[in-house]
Amino acid sequence: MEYNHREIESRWQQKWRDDRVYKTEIDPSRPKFYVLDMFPYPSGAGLHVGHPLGYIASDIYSRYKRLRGFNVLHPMGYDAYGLPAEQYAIQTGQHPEKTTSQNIARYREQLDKIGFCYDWDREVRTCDPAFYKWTQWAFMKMFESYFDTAVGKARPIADLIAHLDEHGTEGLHAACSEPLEVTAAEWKAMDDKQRSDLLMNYRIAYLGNTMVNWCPQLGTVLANDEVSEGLSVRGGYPVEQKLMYQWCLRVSAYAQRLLDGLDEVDWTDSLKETQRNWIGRSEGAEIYFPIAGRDDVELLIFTTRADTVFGVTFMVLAPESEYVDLITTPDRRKAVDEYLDSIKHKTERERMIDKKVSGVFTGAYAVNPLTGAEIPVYVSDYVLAGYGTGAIMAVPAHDSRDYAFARHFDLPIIPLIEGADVSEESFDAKSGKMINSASAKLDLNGMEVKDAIAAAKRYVEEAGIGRVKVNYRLRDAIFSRQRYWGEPFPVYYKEGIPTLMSEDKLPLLLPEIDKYLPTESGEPPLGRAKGWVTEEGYPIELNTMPGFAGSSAYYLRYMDPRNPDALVSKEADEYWRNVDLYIGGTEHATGHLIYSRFWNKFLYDLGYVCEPEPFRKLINQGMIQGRSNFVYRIQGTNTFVSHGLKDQYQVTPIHVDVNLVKNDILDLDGFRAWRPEFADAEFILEDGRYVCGWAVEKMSKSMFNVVNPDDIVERYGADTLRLYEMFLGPLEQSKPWDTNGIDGVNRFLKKLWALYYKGDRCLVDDSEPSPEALKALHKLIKKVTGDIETFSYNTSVAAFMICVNELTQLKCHSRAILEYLPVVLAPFAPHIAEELWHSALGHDTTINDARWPEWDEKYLVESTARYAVSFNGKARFNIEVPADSTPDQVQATALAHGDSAKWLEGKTVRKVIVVPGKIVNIVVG
RNA sequence: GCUCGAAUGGUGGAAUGGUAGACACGAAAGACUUAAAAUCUUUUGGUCAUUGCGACCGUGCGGGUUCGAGUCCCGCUUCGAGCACCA
Repeated sequence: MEYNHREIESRWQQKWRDDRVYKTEIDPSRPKFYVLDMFPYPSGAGLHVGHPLGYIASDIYSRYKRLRGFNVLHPMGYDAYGLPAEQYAIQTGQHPEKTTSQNIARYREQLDKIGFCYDWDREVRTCDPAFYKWTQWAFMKMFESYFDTAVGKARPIADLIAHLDEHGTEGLHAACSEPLEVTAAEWKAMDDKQRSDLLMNYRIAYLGNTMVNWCPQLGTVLANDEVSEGLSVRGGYPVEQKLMYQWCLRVSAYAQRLLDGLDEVDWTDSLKETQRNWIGRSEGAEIYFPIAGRDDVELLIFTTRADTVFGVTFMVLAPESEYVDLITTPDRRKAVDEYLDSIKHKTERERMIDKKVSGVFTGAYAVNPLTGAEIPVYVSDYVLAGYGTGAIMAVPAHDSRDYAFARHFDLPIIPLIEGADVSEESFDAKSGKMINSASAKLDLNGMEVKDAIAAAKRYVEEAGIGRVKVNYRLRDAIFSRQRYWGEPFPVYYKEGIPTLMSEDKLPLLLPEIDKYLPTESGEPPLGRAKGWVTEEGYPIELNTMPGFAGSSAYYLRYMDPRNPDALVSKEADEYWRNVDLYIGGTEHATGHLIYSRFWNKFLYDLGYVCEPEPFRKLINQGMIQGRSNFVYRIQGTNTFVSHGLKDQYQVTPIHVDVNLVKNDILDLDGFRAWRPEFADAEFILEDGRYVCGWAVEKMSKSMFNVVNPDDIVERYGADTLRLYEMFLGPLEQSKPWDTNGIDGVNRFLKKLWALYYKGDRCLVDDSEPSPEALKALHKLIKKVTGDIETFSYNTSVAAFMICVNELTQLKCHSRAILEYLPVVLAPFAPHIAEELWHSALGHDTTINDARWPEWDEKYLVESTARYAVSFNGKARFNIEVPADSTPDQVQATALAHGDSAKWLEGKTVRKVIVVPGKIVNIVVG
């Protein structure tokens, strides 16, 4: 029989499914290994060939680890809540659940065809009540917790209440929205509503008035990572800043631990760097600046350059700063209000695009705490309200933004660093010697900037004019979405007080509604739900949770997916612990991967999970881009000219469906049939063929460059697809999908088959393998073993090809060799490996039960060895000798060579040291 | 602007500091075939030479370390990614 991929692959996929070959259970007798893919959002378009890249890579690793004797957890599921299904629902009235489950069915069908070894019994869907019960549960735990900054971890809110009862806020170390001072007596005197409001200031999941990214077109709030350059990531609609009362998660409390945790995980430097940027730790100082003529108000500013206090020539407040109202003088009130008004009408995007300097003087003067100089206080939108204290000291000589502002308003610029030329631009570098920086209180002159910063900070603390402070760019996550298709909050409002439902009410099911739109009064879609009240008649929260809620702990649920009593049992958690290998795209670097780590750390603090980091090793697979093809229409005609001849005509390039093109050669009849307007197309050919042009673009329908994996599987088989995707290039690199080379991989599988079968005749025999064949085999085992550990899958595929070519040349059909090939190939091309294992070699178990072979160096001996020859330890030249040379022979060759090169002329050889395979050291005198 | 990464044939890409270009695609020539497809064999970095041979040049640019550099160091150029009025 010939290699028939259709028959082989469907048969084995059926067998794996029927026998539950990949079902995984806890097994303390074997070491565990947890391999996870970032689960997909099941979109209506289905999978394209780019999606399986990471899945194939993780599948290879999983199968390899199994063959190595590990108990491998390799699950798959769906991130099923999301905006596209909801928008489709708005357009069609169809319940998003319906489209979602249809899409999931389609995804499953496509995934199955590729032959993955997932344990499908562990599948999860974020929109499944049995799953989102635990999303809601985690939210409740966060509501009932606060972050103790003294011990740096989450604690039950009851502990905080106990502290308030006893001491008020005195001695309380808790992450909060704003610092409060309350005595125990005041706390006790509060009514329920006041207490609730006060506790909100500390809860990890809290309701707060925060500036949010509001997207009017989507009708919802977005998280920072869902906004890029003032536009929504999904849809690209403008986003504006708006003050809203929203659920938030106090992610910022975990900023330092999220930063420190990066040292514990095995991720790429670039990804860690992206997270460090996003967390944005900066060390600096907060300093008080008194206001001249006022003793009721002082400006508190944050700076990383405490050393530049002597160069402060003005102060700037963010437009939203509370200070603005407090210090604006009556005569400037009108001008300030006008300025604030003009800012308000601008969206975030307009503010960003508009780089023009703008601002207004408040009329107030601040006093420099070191020099006593009085300096004007301005308001400007280049200062952000949400970072630091919303107020800055401006040092135009050494900050480019302050410099631009100073130039515009003609304010003085005092250079503080020797040799800095500030006539054209500011000198922002943190290096050089300080000048102009001395007063009776502090003298920094002559110091290096680094030392000056430290000295200034020390002074600020000692003199009590401020404090050393670390700021983070990372903000709390906004957790409310004004949408339907998400997890409902298990919260109701009792006399206006947000109150948790009891745990036995979980899961709180998403109610049915008539339309998936906001209500007429502007409430979120859940405002349409009938009977959306508790048994006592209290209204239930109308917002739903954001997309990242369901994806933040799904990796834990896979460990124990059907447990009705816990997110994950102690037993399952302590066995599977955390993800050993996580594969997914970089696009989640600042979203999912931050939120998951936060979520995990929170659960860790409460003792529900045993590992502080969820993902031990993380690989980012590259994006597969589209490779578009073009035909060239001669202008004003319906004649198309081949790529090589197009320069002779006036042509318009037109995208052509890549499925009509093979190796850049156009299928002419297919093209004519493609669209009515091309039915009577004429062609100018070169060498009898029409050659298309090509370009690398994003894979998308509009470019006609989407390649469906089903088509590849149908034509070449899943094994070819798997091998080819790996062969395309390094896993982590982005690369265009290019079908041009796929024949080579397919040919390899046919050649492999031909080692075992000629027609129907099985060629495997019991002959003694030749040394060459043994060498080819052991070279392969060694190479592939090393490659899998380093994810160099592309070179592994090449190694398979070399080995099979060598065995073919040697006409080797020895069982002693062929026995091992399917085992090392199984991770990459499991179907053909199973078939050969079973049919050609006669094993009656699946290859899953085989053991990974070890290579033996003795078969790999090279014929020549290279030595570097050195004189008195300094290497001079190289020699090559037969590999089996004795040290004496090596020595003789080295001396002869050295003699002829005149290195030994007039010298006495005292000693010769031969290091096997490396170096010959000749000691001369 | 800051941070990280990359640059090797016509193409995708290989090379623990040790023969650069593995493997594959594409291309060229040949075998088989009525023909095509499939398959097989050979050639394929450049230049010059050539029907025995070879020679020189070659890993973005300029330096350096080394007996020896695609690989390590310094300085650039270009491209990609992330962050960005974050004080």
